[in-house]
Amino acid sequence: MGRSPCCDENNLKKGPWTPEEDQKLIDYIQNHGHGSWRALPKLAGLKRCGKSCRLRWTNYLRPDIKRGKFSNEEENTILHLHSILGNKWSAIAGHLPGRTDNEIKNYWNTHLKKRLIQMGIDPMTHQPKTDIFSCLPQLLALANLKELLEQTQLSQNLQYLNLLQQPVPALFANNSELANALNMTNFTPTNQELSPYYSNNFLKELDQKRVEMSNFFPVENTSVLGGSQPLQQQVTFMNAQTKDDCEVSGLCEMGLVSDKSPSSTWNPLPSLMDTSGGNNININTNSQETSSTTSYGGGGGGDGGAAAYKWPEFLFEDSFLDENLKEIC
DNA sequence: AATACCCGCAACCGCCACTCG
DNA sequence: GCGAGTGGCGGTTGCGGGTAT
Repeated sequence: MGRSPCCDENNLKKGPWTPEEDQKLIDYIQNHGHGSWRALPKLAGLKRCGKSCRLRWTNYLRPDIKRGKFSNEEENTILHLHSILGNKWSAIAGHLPGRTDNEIKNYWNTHLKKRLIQMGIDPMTHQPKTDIFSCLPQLLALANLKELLEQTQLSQNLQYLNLLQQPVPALFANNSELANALNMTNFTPTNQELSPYYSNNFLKELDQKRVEMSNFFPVENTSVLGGSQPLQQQVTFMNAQTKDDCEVSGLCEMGLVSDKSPSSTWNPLPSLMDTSGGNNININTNSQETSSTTSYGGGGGGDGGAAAYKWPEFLFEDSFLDENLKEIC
């Protein structure tokens, strides 16, 4: 409407009310009622705007105003009504006799809102928050847990990292089937030169992801070859059944395979994700197995029946997976 | 003891809805 | 139907007291 604020008029006082002003306002309203708020200040001898008088009366001077701390019942009422009405302070105040909308609003902003946030509840929706900041304490706890696991498994991880740092061609040395599955057009089993393999974009990215992955996860838990089967099953796929067979990859040095252990008895490494269903997080360390296990996604464990387990999409871009792994996964 | 910082609350501001001429 | 006047509401500000450094 373009109306100027009533307090813009000259000689009108702003700021805190003095006891004398309060008394003038009380006396006038008790004798005459407030009538027109706009006309009241002049009639009451106050140099205030009508709006200021109304606010002072309704929020502070009104005789039925209740002072003091909010009771538990009042708090619960506010919380309940706010979950229904939102920031409709006057409507909420209508259910709390003696409390003003301004007082309830202030109490909400200074106490209840903060308390809900600390409890991880969104003060606007009254639902548990799901954004990353509200989950920060849990994330920090998980980070600490990860650090603990890494410390306890450090030696094993370092051993496995040695494997991961072997040249990719060495891992694929006698495995033309896997190479074909990985769509390596230039794969030549007898060729020990690096260049033909690394000329393939997939292997380049594979190597890069392998390094990235080793920074984030206990390395023995990851299947860097990108197939649907855990790494040890893929190593089995290379026919590395004896110590001699696996020397090329360093598996025996790591203690991941014994001299006599046939491929079928290798304990498969746990996969990262169980795509067969379930969404619980299960962290399992089993000293009976060749390596400790950390599995995200329930079930699985380390029993070798890992066909339903996949992890690559956890680390690779979708487009990359679509391009290179659709035949495998 | 002095200063900085934090917090609670009273008061202000701007907008909106309603009433009335 | 329109516009001015008014009351009411919600968001924001800033002061003053309390607390920490």
